[in-house]
Amino acid sequence: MAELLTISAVARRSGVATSALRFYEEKGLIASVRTASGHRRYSRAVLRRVAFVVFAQRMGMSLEEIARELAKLPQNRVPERADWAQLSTSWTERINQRIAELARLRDRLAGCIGCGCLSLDACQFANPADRASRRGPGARFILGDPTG
Amino acid sequence: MAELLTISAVARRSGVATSALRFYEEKGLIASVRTASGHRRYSRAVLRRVAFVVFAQRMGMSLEEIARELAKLPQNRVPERADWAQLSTSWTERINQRIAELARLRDRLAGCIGCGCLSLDACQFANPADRASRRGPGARFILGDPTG
DNA sequence: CCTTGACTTCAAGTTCACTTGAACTTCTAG
DNA sequence: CTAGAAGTTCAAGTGAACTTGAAGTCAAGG
Repeated sequence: MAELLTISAVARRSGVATSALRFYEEKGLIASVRTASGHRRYSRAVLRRVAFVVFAQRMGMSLEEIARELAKLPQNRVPERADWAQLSTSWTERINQRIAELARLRDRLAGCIGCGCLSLDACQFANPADRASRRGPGARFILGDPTG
Repeated sequence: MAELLTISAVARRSGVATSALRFYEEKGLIASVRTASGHRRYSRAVLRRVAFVVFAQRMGMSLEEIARELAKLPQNRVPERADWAQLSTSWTERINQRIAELARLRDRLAGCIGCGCLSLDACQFANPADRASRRGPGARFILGDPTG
């Protein structure tokens, strides 16, 4: 009944390479059934999951974090409207926070860097408590040294 | 006259590890002078450059892109108020664009993923022409396949 | 039947942004 | 003067997110 997609069909429709799809499956982000001969078949629902992965990456999340988010969707039944809606709600908030952070950074950019003063020493524009950033271990904080 | 900072002082004040500072120098993002014995000494201005690097990374830029941006600052004279101001202006726009993109994504998240319909096939919420994203080669686009 | 293309697994390679370690030198405080 | 903290270079290691290659299987058209 539900028409299943081949890996290349999913790749074509999502813009994600087949190698990446296999990699995502290995990481538990998506799932497939197999044909008798061992070929992967995907339900249409996988397109939504992949879309979510792509989107969340754009938000700066690691695959591991994304996997945790996706784990909130029911594994053994078809996710319903309500499931996605809940995820989408919490994500709307997440995006709003990110937007607020960027706005804050923008304003501080003008204040700290733009002015040419030395206030960077005294300015915290990315404080340690506030790092949603997962981009490697660099870039911890930029603020005046706490000890003077 | 201008008091120079040791690498550990810069690390402490910027929150960036000494190894990262050396790495940045190797990549041409920052510069140092050397003492007679070969130790690095940094001008205070380097704090601003490092802050900029940290910030730009938070915006999702690669070090290579950041290096290109920093190259717009004068290499052989102390960057002036106006230099930073110009960079900051173009960056304000960049941030605004990113914010707009996120807002767009947020709205589409509700429309495409949130509703539970199959509209993802027909929906482009991250089109190919529009990828400021540099996070690896994955995640090209999510849109209906162009050929049908 | 045969070729061609899509698929499979598994191991190894790649890029980015650093970190770590080894081996050594230099600076600073007692 | 000496211990130890801080600095140096250079090579190699790390983790994330994939990609690529090898070697082979499966499916569809002529």
